[in-house]
Amino acid sequence: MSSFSDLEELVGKEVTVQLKKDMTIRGRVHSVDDQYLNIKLEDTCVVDQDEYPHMSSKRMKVYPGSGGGQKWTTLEHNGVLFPPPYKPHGVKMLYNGQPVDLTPEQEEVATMFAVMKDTDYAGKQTFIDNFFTDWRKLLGKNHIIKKFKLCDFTPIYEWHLREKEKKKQMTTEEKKALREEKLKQDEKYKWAVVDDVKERVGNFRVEPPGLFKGRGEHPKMGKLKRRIQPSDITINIGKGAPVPECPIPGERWKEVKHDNTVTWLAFWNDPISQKDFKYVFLAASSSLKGQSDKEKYEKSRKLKDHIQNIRDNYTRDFRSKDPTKRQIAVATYLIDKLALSAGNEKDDGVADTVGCCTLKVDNVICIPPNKLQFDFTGNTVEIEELVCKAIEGFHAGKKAGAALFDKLDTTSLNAHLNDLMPGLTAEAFHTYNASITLDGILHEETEDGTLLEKIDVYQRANKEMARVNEKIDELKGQMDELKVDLSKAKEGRSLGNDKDGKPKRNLAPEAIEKKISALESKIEKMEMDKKIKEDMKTCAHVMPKIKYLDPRITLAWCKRHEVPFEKIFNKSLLAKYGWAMDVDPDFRF
DNA sequence: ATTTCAACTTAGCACAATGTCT
DNA sequence: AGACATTGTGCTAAGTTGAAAT
Repeated sequence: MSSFSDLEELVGKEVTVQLKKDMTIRGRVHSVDDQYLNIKLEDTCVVDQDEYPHMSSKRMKVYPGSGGGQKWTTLEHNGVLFPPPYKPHGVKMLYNGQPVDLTPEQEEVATMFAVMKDTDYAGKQTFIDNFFTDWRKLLGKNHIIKKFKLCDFTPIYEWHLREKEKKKQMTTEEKKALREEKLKQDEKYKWAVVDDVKERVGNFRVEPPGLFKGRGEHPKMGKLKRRIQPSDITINIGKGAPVPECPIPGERWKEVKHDNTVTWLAFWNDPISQKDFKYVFLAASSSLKGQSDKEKYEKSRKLKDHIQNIRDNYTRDFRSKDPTKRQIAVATYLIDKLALSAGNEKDDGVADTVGCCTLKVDNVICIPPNKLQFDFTGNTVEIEELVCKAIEGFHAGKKAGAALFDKLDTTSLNAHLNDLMPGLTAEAFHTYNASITLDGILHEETEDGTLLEKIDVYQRANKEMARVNEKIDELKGQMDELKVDLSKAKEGRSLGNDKDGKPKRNLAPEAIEKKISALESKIEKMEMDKKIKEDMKTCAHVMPKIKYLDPRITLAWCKRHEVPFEKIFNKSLLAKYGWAMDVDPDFRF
């Protein structure tokens, strides 16, 4: 069972469905109910009522692509590739000015920290504290290193710079040799054979040890992510297939499973968050991934038949008397119109980000009659007046930090979405809106072959915008500095030091004024440039959402206009979209 | 009914590869 | 050829969600 479009063909046919690892049922497909197969079971077929209490033993609903299903029949692969063991460099760091002896293990972690000197992390207290705590565990109680303040990692940092330089200085041949060496090593792990088809493996490399780099103000940043051993890793492989040999002598895998209801080839527990898993999956080009990608788009296409109804409904409920209904209506609207994510509750101990259900009253500011401002992005968006009113209402009587949607969580929101259309999720809205827009654009402007060229131009323009803005900001910064200099110079004071700490040349006020006017005209020119570019970004906003665009829309366009696929998609996207290549030229999303 | 788990998918960054200009 | 800009790729953190466990 693969995609929904195939389901109709199954009506009346005998099917065998694997529900979970060691449990299959057999029966005749009675009908197709939206995404479900209604299967009339054989008389001999008994469904364990304990395991499936909601299903009668005569009929069964099966949702393809979700829990009910075998993912493969045979699976062969070679396991995972471990990072090479640590090679000590022997460069001594200083403590209180004195060189210190470190064991290779201790040196490894010191080096992890040392090489991060020129990143933002190196200056963050949380990062330093977490690193130092974990490192001291390795140093032991009686080690002379006690205070971070007395540590000087520069000798190691400088060694790292020298190594980097050495690498840069390598000849093209040397670099090529190194690359080929690596390729040769990877070859063994790169492939898996799934149901007799050779498929690429995605991430066969085990994550190397390092200091945890969480995004945002992550409380665990800097903690030591320890080295993963074979005894940490669970392998999943076909029953008859040879179990990959453990590459480290004297060690063995934690466990070997033969579970064909999942797609992972291996996993280990994340050392930073023991309850989380790190999986090894097949690459995006594999048919398993392609299938689920296709299902995602098919689900979103279904939204087309429901969207009018859904929008009518939530628009009506903006003024509902029932506050829960009102919140659901507004939440659905935000997801639909602003592509807001669902927003799950998160554990303590991770950086805070927001989605729809985790919005706090202080995250959004209403600007009547029809604008909304988000504090985390600073963006202001236009919304419907009724929504603005409703959100104002949700604010009423709540303290800062209170949930905006107090009657809502992801579970109830998802349940509601499921009522609107089986299988509907927040993400489906994003996919639907992005894809239907692109579909519209590509069918609208067909007079000449320049449309995609336009898109290309737009895309470039969009990226350039960001840079122009940065440049303008930078110039303005320089301007401020010059103005300060000017006033100092006029008073005959010294200009002080520049940002590298070197003293500035003391210039005459006239010279500074000249500089300022030059800068002024430069900024002016840039602003002009920006304006021109702004005019061009009409349809640019669709392209960056590549993950939400059904590739069949673009591929069908290519076929209609005789544009080679390679012009539009790069190599990896072409591989990823293999499942969509045979699309009908007249395909409509 | 509510919480937790397991399995995926997506996001976002850093660096490598490639392209373009001088 | 070297410098700079752009694009591609790999890596891994983070978000989502159906199902299982309380």
